[in-house]
Amino acid sequence: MTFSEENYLKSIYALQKEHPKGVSTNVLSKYLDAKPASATEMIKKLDEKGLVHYQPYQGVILKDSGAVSALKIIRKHRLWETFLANKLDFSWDEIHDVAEQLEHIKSDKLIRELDKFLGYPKHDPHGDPIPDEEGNVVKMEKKRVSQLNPGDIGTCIGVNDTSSSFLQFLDQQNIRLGSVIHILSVQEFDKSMTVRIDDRELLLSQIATEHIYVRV
Amino acid sequence: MTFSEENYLKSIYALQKEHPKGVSTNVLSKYLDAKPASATEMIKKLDEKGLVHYQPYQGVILKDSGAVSALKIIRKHRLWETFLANKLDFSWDEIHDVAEQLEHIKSDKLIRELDKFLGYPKHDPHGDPIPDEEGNVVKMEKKRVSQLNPGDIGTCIGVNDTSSSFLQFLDQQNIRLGSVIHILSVQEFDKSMTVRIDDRELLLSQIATEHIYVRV
DNA sequence: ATTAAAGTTTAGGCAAACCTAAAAAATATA
DNA sequence: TATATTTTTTAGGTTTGCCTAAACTTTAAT
Repeated sequence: MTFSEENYLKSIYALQKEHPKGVSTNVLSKYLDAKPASATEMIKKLDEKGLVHYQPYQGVILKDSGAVSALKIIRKHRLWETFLANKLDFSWDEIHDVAEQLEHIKSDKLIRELDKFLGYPKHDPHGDPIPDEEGNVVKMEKKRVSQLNPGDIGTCIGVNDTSSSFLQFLDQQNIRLGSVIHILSVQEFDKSMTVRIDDRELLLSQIATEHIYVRV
Repeated sequence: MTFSEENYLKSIYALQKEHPKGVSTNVLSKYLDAKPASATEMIKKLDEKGLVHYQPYQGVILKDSGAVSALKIIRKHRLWETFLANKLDFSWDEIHDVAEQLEHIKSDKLIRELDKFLGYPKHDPHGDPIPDEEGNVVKMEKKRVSQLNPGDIGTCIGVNDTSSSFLQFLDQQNIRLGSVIHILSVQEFDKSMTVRIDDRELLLSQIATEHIYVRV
């Protein structure tokens, strides 16, 4: 499988969550920073190889074999991200581009050994699950903080709003990926929540709790 | 620089030791398992980029800029080999092919961090010196086992033959970097040597003694 | 329902890196 | 020295993956 085929499969896999009835040529090409004509071409090639189901003008869906291939690449990507973040001094925003290259290295042994070296991690530094060798993924339940109840505990795995004002707010409050959030109480009238993070209690507005994703 | 350009530069660098007055198209293409016509094409391209000096029918030589580029790739190759052998459970004969892929990953930070992670190693698992960031290599005085005499003692620092059959042989005989080799006797008729390594006596053929480098 | 806009495909090109086959140059041999 | 052999280059072709521009579908809007 070529570098490019791998990138298309991985992209289709990622886009399928948002486009379950078919990933359009346009969406796919924008995601990959290519022209629609190029996407059409590659989709047809992957269809001939039996990795995707494609009907002209109707978008593309992964077949089982294609999904397994995609998950193997995702496994590699996430293991390399874990390596870069945990063993080398890479920060959160630097790991993606390098992992994007490393994921295409072809060696089953390398990935098995890397997995062992990292201690068989279940999640990458972003909190996404790492598929096993057969491509099985532990479905992670991703919830908004607003969906939790008093007594629940969640680990921050992402946000829904990338505006700088929101990210600055998170920074000020010391809320980051991996932060463990204990739900203490919910105000009835405005749905604001009192939570504990790192032994500090703070109040989150409903708007805030709806924009923070946690793994429970 | 493309994957292929990097491979050609690295190969020319390696072949220049044996062919100091110019690496021929034929030699280069055989080394890279390609056809002479392909080599000619690439050599012309590298010449246009100012990385090599090329005169038709006279072979090719690296310019300074080409040598620096080659040494940067060699640095990456050797650091990755060190990683595979020291941090993951790769044996001597398995590391080359994977490092051949990893050496093309483009990220200065990755190599700096990898170097740090490995503890700034001076030599790779084969005993070859690892160039620094500017491409400087420490030349080391090394002898072949075949150049030693009975009574001499050498410490294994590298090999001359990276074929997997040879590396497997070394593995089986428990000969590795740092192994101390005592020369016991030399057979007159076939130049084979009886040596002691780790309290075991064994017989090395002339071919073997010529492919093992030691520091005396 | 018809037209306009948006999205998709087809057709034809381009660059990289490989190839084969034939021509040209260098080297070896009689 | 003349010829034969080997080596190298040139010329033209292939595949992969990208592109633009034009044609064709689908969807949205009047």
